[in-house]
Parts: sequence; structure tokens; C-alpha cells
Amino acid sequence: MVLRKKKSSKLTNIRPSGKKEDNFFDLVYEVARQIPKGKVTSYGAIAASLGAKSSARMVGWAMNGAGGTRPKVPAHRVVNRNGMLSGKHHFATPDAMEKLLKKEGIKVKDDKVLDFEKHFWDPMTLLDS
DNA sequence: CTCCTGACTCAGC
DNA sequence: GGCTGAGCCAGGA
Repeated sequence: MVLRKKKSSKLTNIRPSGKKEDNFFDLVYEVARQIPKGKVTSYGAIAASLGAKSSARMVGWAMNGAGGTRPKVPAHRVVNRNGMLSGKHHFATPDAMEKLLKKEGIKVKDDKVLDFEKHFWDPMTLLDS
């Protein structure tokens, strides 16, 4: 999956070195895009699937530019390990995240995903096959 | 180059 | 059982 994202809008060029965007960020973006509709996952799960379970923060950080990448990354499907919409505050509007989730059939209550493990999607699924 | 911050997570108290 | 501190990597000032 080669990223064709050549220019990152808000973020400074992820890799001004001229190399492909083989950063951790892009890996996160790719995985995030693979999240099936109506499913959610956690930052740690994504990080773990990338081999950097300790870098859960980086996953969230990467999401910072999710809205500027193309195709867009469904960051709203990514929540913390508690299923809490930790990143909702970073969306265009605080309600955008849960609104999108509800729209996909995921129930959100008190900024938390109900039946989180039921809607949980493990990134490893792509690798396991 | 050094220091701080950040959409997380775990361990300790 | 909730709060705090520390670890994690990367980027901005």
C-alpha cells in the first residue's frame, strides 16, 4: 500500500527528505483506513500491530493529521483502550465523532463506545488472514 | 541542540 | 478504585 500523499497540509512535510512517507504516521493512517464501517479500535491496538505498542501516543498524534490526509482517515473509529472518545475534542466539533459512530451503528454514551469489544476491530486481522 | 507538549497506557500509591 | 508519575516517539518553539 503505497501512500500517494505527497503533501501534508497542516503538518509540515512528514518526510521532507524526499523519501516516501514510510513513517510511523502513515502506517497508522493506512491501518486506520482499513477499519471496517461500524467498527472501532484503540490506539494501542494499532500501535501494537505496527510493532510499536508503546507508542500509542504517536498513533493519536498521527491522527492529528488524519483530517488533512487523503483519502481521509476515519479517526472517529479510533478510541482509547477504554472505548472512550478521547479524541472527540479534536474533531471539527465535539459531537462529530460520536455522531459519526452512531451513524455507523455504534452506540455512544457519555463519550464512551457501548459494547466496545463487540465493535472492536483488531488491526491484526489484516495480518492474520 | 534542548525543553515541552501530546487524540495513550501501565504501574504504583 | 481514582489519581499521579513515568515511559513512549515525534515534532514544534
